[in-house]
Amino acid sequence: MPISNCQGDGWWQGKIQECGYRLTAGREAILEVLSKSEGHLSAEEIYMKVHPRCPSIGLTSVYRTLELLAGLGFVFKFDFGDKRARYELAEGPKGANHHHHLICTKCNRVIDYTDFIDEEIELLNQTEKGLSQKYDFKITNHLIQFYGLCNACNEK
Amino acid sequence: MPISNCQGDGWWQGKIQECGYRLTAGREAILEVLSKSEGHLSAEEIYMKVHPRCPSIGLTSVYRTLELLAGLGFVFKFDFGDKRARYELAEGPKGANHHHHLICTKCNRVIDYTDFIDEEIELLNQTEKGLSQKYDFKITNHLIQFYGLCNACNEK
DNA sequence: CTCCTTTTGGTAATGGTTACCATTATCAAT
DNA sequence: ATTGATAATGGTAACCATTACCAAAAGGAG
Repeated sequence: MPISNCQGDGWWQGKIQECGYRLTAGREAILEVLSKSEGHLSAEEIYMKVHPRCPSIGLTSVYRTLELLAGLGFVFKFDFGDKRARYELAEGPKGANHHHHLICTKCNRVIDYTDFIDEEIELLNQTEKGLSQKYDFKITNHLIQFYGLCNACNEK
Repeated sequence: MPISNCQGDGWWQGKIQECGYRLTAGREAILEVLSKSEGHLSAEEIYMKVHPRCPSIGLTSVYRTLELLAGLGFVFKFDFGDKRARYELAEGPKGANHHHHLICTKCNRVIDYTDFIDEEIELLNQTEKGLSQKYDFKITNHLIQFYGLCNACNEK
């Protein structure tokens, strides 16, 4: 029973417009690319993928849109140690997709994992609560990453 | 009973040389600056602080040394969202000083905290063990950061 | 249609970091 | 000491992802 995604493709339309921004062709194309690609895309990779659908778009607009979406919390911006920023959609319409990263410091390979996520989130929530109070700091986000050597790099 | 630190200032000498590297004046000066400054220094800030003691040193050598030290695990390299990398000594001779960061996304202020560190480390160790096995990944390091608004920025 | 604001694309600039290379320092063996 | 091989250094130029800038285009309100 393949659940068609036809009408759901634009779940972000409302979100964007609620915030007082316009849902332009470029922005929609970028969101679509993000939602259909497995994460970790750089700005230029996104630009390349968006271009066929939206040939008039410029790299500048890609950066601008990504910054906008990151500011709204729709997109996370990561630094995996190669020089370019990496972007991924925060989560799908169901709120799923939450994961953390294993990063190889030799080859920059990135592995997503969802194991242990529940325990991590549980602890993080407690920690956030405590830190918020003690330091009068409004926490909106967190970052957890593990660094090391992937199996390929470790064998050398 | 002030414990003199005179002989301890060079606790890293052995470490560096054990790894087959020379303890040059520049490297020592950089390590000294790092150990005497409260963390979060950029390469250029380190360069400025090292310069009086070691006027001949070049910015290139600062970058080179920091990369070397980071590779050896003596120094952590962070990205706090301003464009420059930030460096801090991994830990003092006692192994103390371990902390995580609260980062304000408006003004880039960074707060170190050590609260909850024990629980975090406990969980992280478990997680690391599990992930190492499942993904055949040799974990050497981790990064935890919380993002949000500091009290000053939150009031606006 | 007209006014005003938002959004856009192209180009030039920015700036932290790195590549490069000739020079110098260091250590071991003679 | 002298040599020779290797490690380390400093200055400069290049790199390159990202941003600033600006004039043009698109969209909505009246």
